[in-house]
Amino acid sequence: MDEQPRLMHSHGVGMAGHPGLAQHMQDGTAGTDGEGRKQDIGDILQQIMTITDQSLDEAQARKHALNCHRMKPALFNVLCEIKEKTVLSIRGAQEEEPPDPQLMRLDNMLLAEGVAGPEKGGGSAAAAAAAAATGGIGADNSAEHSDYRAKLSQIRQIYHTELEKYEQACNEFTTHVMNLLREQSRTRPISPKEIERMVGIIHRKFSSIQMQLKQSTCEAVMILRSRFLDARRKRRNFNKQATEILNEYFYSHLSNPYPSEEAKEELAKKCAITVSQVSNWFGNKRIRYKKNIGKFQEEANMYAARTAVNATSVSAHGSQANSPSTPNSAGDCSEGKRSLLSYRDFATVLD
DNA sequence: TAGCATGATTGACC
DNA sequence: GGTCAATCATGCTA
Repeated sequence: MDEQPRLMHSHGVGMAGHPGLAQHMQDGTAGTDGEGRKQDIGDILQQIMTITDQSLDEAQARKHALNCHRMKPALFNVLCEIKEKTVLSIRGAQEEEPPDPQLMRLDNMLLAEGVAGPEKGGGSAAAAAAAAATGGIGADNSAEHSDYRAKLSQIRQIYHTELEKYEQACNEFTTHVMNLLREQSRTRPISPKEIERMVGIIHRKFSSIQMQLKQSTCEAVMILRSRFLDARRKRRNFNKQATEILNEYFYSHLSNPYPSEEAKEELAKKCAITVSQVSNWFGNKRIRYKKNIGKFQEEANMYAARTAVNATSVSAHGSQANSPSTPNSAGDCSEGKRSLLSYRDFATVLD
């Protein structure tokens, strides 16, 4: 069809003034009678238009008849040209699309959580980050931690299985459509560009399905993560030894139970808890002691006695009773902090 | 299971 | 930013 349009353009004859067909007909291959030719073309077009309404057998027979029709090469050329023009007109509309920001976000998140990309410890980094965010130290949380990793691993596995399925389905469907198009190209004009475009459409469709999968996976990870965080937020009583250490400090510094930052750090280390937990504990203890001194009296006496014994034994060794890490030692009430000693005194009186 | 104990959170205050 | 005070939520125990 390279030269046909140019050759027949000025004649203005043929199907809808199409030069290719006119050329073909003028070559003498399309009969001699103009009305008869028109009738022929009309018949062929009608058959093509209605071929899909017929049964498979009828359609096959019709296809064969059309393939053998004397007008077929001419019609084929014409349709090829129309197709070419159509493709040219729509080509601009489907240029390379920019990467979808939503998809990029999902990909980044799945990568960060260790779901997509190479396996990197089943998201232990995320679990550790979650632990750090809540101030936990992970002492007896290893079970939860491994549970988190196991569940994340499950999500990862499901994600990859589904992704593989989609990719396989996409490839199969693409191959199927390409075969169909190749088959159809025998009866209708289908250019390689059109096949390429069709493949692009299929891939875009499957990409949107993949995006849904990614979205669902992200949601699952978020839910898992929030559950993990919630679980860690659960209150756990400190162990007995930790409470002992904290109480010891509290009652030995009852006149000024405000540990310095260094003291808090040391206590946190000793008790295997965080500094903020130490602060919480002291905050709660001060208030509760102040509110109900009577109730704490026995406890106070016990720790006071214990401290006295310690002090005696320490002084026997020529040292001071106060811990070196307790700058706010007893009797130092000059920082504007209220002394709880007075509360104890009141309680003693009330007792 | 109710009631108490206790760690954590939150908002106000300095 | 640290603390207080109130409150919540959960653990523990009788």
